[in-house]
Amino acid sequence: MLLSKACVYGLRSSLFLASHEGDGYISIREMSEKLDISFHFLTKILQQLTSAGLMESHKGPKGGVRLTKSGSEVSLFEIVAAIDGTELFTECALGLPGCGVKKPCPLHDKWADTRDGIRLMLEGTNLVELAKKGKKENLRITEDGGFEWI
Amino acid sequence: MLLSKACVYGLRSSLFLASHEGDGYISIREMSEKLDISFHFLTKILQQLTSAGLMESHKGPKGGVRLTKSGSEVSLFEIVAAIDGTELFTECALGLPGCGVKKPCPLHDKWADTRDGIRLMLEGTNLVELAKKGKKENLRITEDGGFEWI
DNA sequence: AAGTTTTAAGAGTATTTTATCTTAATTTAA
DNA sequence: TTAAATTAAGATAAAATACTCTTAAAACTT
Repeated sequence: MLLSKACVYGLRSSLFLASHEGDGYISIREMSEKLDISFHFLTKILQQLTSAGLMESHKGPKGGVRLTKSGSEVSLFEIVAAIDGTELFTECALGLPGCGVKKPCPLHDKWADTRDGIRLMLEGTNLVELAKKGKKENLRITEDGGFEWI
Repeated sequence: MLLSKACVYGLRSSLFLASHEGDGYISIREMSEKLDISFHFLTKILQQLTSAGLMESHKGPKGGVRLTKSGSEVSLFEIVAAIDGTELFTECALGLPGCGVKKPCPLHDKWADTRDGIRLMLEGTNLVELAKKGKKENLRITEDGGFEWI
């Protein structure tokens, strides 16, 4: 799998938040139910995004989480980097530590290009863009399609 | 990680075999030592490649494994598909089962392109090509660089 | 101030991946 | 025909990932 489950859940909930921009804090419980993600697991994932500075949280009634900046300024890359780290974008396809221009493996050049393709796609896509597309075309971000864009 | 450890080891040993084309069966013990991979683990990985038809094995003294066809006809994609499966090349970036043209997620189009980039790179690269490059430019396929192309 | 709602944090469990160990089966060679 | 070399296969162990549960801390409401 390219991205960990935690990362995928992080992306889905980030899209959720981007589609609720201006609605203040959204409770994790609500998101976990609408996105069909284990509440406690999602809590931990969002804690990572919060400590990475991408979200801010608030305790108590009317608490929850929200994006710290506009979703149009948050790229998918930022979410992925905060949860799965950037190893995917620097690592060697053959798993050799320190593989790079100076000390490459036979696959380095080709893989570096491919890897950059993934990175550029993620960097060039922001949350609001996807949320708008999802809403406009009524696309799903949950398995059962139970999620409704608002 | 893009590829599992097993897959990476499978690729490294496939490159080894491609650089030994025509030398008959190569013992797994020898490969495990030269590539610094756990012998038993490598054995299981090569069993997968054997049952996938990419390699053939022979027991007893002078036994080992060898490629069933010329390494120039074996793409990296075939090795990856035999060990990690093709899920990576069909799966949804948001982890939604059945995501595709008919029932896409908001990221589907962009990810499908990126995914194809990975696939094309792997399909367009064969074992001998890499082994030759590795030998010519003296590139490493082990962590410590202890491996020597012959 | 008390009770309720909510996130935070840590411990615990389950599953998958990675790796090891042991025994069996096969093949060669003396 | 016996011994040694080698892959095959199954059981076990360790580590990483994916979740779950419990308790604590904070903030709002009355």
